[in-house]
Amino acid sequence: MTSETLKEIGKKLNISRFTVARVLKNDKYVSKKTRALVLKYLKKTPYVPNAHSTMLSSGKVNVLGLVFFGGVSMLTEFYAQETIKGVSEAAKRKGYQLMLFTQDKFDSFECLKLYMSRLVAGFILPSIGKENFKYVLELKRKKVPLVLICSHLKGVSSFGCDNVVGGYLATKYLLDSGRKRIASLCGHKNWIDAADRLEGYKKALEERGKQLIKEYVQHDYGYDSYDSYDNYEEMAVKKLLALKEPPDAIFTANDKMAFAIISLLKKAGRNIPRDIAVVGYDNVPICEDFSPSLSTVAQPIKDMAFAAAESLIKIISSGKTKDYTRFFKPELIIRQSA
Amino acid sequence: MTSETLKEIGKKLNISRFTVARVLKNDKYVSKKTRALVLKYLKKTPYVPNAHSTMLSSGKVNVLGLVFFGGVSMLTEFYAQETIKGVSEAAKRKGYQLMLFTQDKFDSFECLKLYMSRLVAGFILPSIGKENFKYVLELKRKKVPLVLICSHLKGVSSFGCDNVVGGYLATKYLLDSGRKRIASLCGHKNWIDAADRLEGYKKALEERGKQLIKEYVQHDYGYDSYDSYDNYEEMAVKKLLALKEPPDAIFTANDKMAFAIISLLKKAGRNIPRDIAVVGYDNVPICEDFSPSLSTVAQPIKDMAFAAAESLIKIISSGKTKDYTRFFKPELIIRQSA
DNA sequence: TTGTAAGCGTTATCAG
DNA sequence: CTGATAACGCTTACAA
Repeated sequence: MTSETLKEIGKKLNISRFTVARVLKNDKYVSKKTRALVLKYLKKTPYVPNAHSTMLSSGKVNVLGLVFFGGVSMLTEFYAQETIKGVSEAAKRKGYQLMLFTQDKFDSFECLKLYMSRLVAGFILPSIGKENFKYVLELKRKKVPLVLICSHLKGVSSFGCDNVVGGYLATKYLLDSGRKRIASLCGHKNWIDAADRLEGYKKALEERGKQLIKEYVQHDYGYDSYDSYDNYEEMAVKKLLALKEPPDAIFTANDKMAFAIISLLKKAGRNIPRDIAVVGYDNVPICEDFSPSLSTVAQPIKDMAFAAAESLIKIISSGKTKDYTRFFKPELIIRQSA
Repeated sequence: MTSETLKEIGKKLNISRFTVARVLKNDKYVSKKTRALVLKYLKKTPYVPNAHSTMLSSGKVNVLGLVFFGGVSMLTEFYAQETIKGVSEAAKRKGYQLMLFTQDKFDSFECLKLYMSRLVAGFILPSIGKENFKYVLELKRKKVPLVLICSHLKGVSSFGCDNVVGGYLATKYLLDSGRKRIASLCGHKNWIDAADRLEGYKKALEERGKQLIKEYVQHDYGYDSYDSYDNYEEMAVKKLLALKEPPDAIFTANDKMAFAIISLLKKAGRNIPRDIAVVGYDNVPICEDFSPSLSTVAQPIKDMAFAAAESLIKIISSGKTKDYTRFFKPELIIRQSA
């Protein structure tokens, strides 16, 4: 079933399509009689305008593009789900539609083409890494409306959460609860969020006058930031436990790693949190039911995504690229694991 | 930056826009010289056609609609993520775009409007419950191309996984491994998949000549199928443990419930799997790292979604509503919890 | 108050 | 080979 066109409706009612359009627009220059005639007809046969026609003639596109990269598997990440939720809500509230794209690596040229084809009016780009900043700036230079989530780039509206503070909070808590030897699994070095979390970790140690012990900081040397070693956690745990002074606490840059190492530590006969405390990052839903339930740092990703989408809509509809950058605060959530 | 139009390009090169269009289409009726001229220009200034214009004049819409309902929170479900992955891949492979919609409850009228507006060429509808079948059929009657995932409706291309078999496999395994008193948490009674899983459970019991014990079957009496009681698992565990003969195994209709009850059972001093074995359903990623790691039934949701999207594309491009229904097989995955 | 004309950027068809 | 004409369905501005 496809909607009738204005022309067809007009023909049926023996008036011009423009008059029908006027009634639809609530234009006051329509006689009562004609208006009544049209409204009566529309009640029976709802009219739905052709969106492409509208976009073409008005030049306005009410579709937001949300781009995930790192392959479709990225969609399993908690932040991706929360991002979709926040963006969906904002879009719906403002009458925008959401188009979802997945790319293996961030492909700014593809984004540019999507924008030039007018399929989307702008982009929400979550978790752009440093290595892609130059491409984002290039898009911006080409006047493509865009906003960032979970990363911060000067000159582009960014909606991030302070990862340094997050890492600091987690580490400080571990220190406050009496832990002496705190290790960190901080993932791949190109992962900018993790680098900031590590910086917060360092800051907390420094504040207590504690020396940073190199062996306690376990990086992932996988191929690239989207593709870690399969057995990164396994290797890290092995190395840490083999140390002369193994850690009595571990802070991981995300919950997934935390679950993995808890599982491994248990197998190695360690009790969590008695022998080793663990704090994760993200607050994914399963934290609650895991055993021990996972202490972690929560980020308001959904709110960030909502704010980002709202701002993008403002940029699109105003045509001005004002900077709406806003930082959100992470929150430490204490459970059993630390 | 917005693409030049054919007209603009034509004007710059002193030829008509139609000739430019011909070069783009690789039409053979273009002189070598003209073609070279145009191609040279296009190399420098890539041309991207206006998608709305193309859709309007061609009448073809290369956008698939994927609709989730149960509110945005549904997006956190594992099946939603896998569905998005599968659909994304199929769409990309066939040159289609993906538009994502979230509705609180399935709203067939909104779907109809989206289709009539030509924003999307058809729909992929995951996990449609019985109560909505009539609306789906109504859409079909109105010639809206659509396919279903994770549910089966006669007359509509459906891509489901046999839940009866899944429930049967899980229960049979528990029986085979010596469990005598098997309970089931089967969620809300409007949840059709869970009802089938329960049927498989019953079938396995029956096959062994075992009586179905009513108290062992714990339903969720939450408000509706999308909104369970907050403390459903808690209540269920309490009731089961209070029985004169408490169960020595529990089969849950999804992994989430399994995690929750394992956590509760541990708190109540039970050892899993020694005292009580648990089998879940879904095989979400955390099954592996949970402790004990969770035995469960896996469904190839991503493959189902891929097949569904592919079929939808066939239906759209052929204009014929052939039935591509296909059933997938669940797989029992044994880990520590049972 | 209503109808007309022009334009949005394509595609398809026809004439030259 | 190339250009012109019409059509897709709507919006905006102008004329009656």
